Amino acid sequence: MLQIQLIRENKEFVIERLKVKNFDATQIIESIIDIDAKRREAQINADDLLAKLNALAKEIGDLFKSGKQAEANVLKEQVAALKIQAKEYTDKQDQFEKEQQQLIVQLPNLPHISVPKGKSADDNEIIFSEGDASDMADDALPHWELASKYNLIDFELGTKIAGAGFPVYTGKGARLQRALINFFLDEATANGYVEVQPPYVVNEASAYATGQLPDKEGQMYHATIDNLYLIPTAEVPVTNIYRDVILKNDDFPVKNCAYSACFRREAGSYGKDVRGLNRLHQFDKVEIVQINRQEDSYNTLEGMKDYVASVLRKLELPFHILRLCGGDVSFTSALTYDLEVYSKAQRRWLEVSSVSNFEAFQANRLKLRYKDADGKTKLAHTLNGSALALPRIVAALLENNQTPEGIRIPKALIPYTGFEIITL
RNA sequence: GGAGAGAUGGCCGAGUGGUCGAAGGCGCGCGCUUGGAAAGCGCGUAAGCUCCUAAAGGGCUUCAUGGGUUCGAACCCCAUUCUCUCCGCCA
Repeated sequence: MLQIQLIRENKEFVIERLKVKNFDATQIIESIIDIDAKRREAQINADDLLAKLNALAKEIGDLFKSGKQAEANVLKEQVAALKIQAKEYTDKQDQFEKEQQQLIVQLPNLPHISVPKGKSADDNEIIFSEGDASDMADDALPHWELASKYNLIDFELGTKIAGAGFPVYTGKGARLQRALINFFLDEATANGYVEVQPPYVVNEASAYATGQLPDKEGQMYHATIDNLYLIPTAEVPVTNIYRDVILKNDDFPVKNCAYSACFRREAGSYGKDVRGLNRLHQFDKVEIVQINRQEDSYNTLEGMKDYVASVLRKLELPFHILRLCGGDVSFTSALTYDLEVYSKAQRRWLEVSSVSNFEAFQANRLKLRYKDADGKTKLAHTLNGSALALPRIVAALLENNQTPEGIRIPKALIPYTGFEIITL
């Protein structure tokens, strides 16, 4: 959520920046500023009347105490009329506040100055590439065929138990999952991230604070009896640790990592995008979250991006890094890097991580603040990224490492799997 | 699931109709003291909105949340949420 002062004081700037996200904010912002003026006017009137009422109440109390009942009763008459007036203004104030809030939440975050213009994923900027992203021979198998050939994943069994998109990992497939989770957590911990194990369900307040509600309600599984939502990512519970918190200036940087299962309804997905492990309703992910001072957040973002790249390097996967264009960067993000690995049998790039700086956009809803060196209270900047999401990593590992002898495990992972190769 | 108790500032905790944005303590900050530290002493220490060009200062709101009673509510009434204790069930 953008801050009202920013909108009020830099109207043209906000409109210009949002054009990069292909969002025409002119109308909404005009309305917001109009309502803002009315809201403040109502508050001035309401505050004035309430101040009078408070003073009268005090006076009446004093009169009663000194036994001047008659005079007190005269004042009581005055109070009645003032109360009605005051109520009028406070109601107006509440109403305008709500209207204003409703409009402000429709505005996306301002994109960072480095975000390229563009309409869709095709306009994203490739800023870095590494590794051999050549295609495999035509007879190379896609991961879903490898998974069944080597008995690693049973998609049909998952369909029987829960439904499509809920795979069952078996034997070395299950072991590979566990190995990756532990490997990712160990890497993150070695890089200073403090591990947390959050709940896999969140209440309404938490889902609202990180922006899943109200707009993405249909994307989450909802346990209606208890009004809890299954988390679509560990970002939600982990970030909510810091809801309504005022950090000290020397608490920074806050670094957390968390493994969780992630649940997404993915309503409306279809075709080759959902084949095999490409898109699931339940998947595993290690998430990294950082909170930092406003002036430090872009250094932090670079560090997180480089960290994720270092993990992909250890897995010996070819990858590239995209700077998302205005049309592809998410509603809440100011700047996002996507990291994609090349899956050589499918012959396509798969997004395995998205690293974003939300600046103060999330913090404003979270009410996550800090006292800076001068003792001033400011909104903190929040950042997060996947490090990493498992399914597409597994897809690329299986496809890229297939050999006539079996599927080779990258060196860094062998201590975790306990085997070097997956054979028939 | 049944019965009971409770929710107050960063934390503990007092407060049952006005003198309460809230005693006292802890913590934190600044200063005095000290060779240095600890102890001790003194002062300060909530957030949001708003008025004011800014600072200084003022006003309003906030004692779980939402309503109500009253001239006046942390305190009385109603509803909701959450927490704890005991019983039951249970990994």
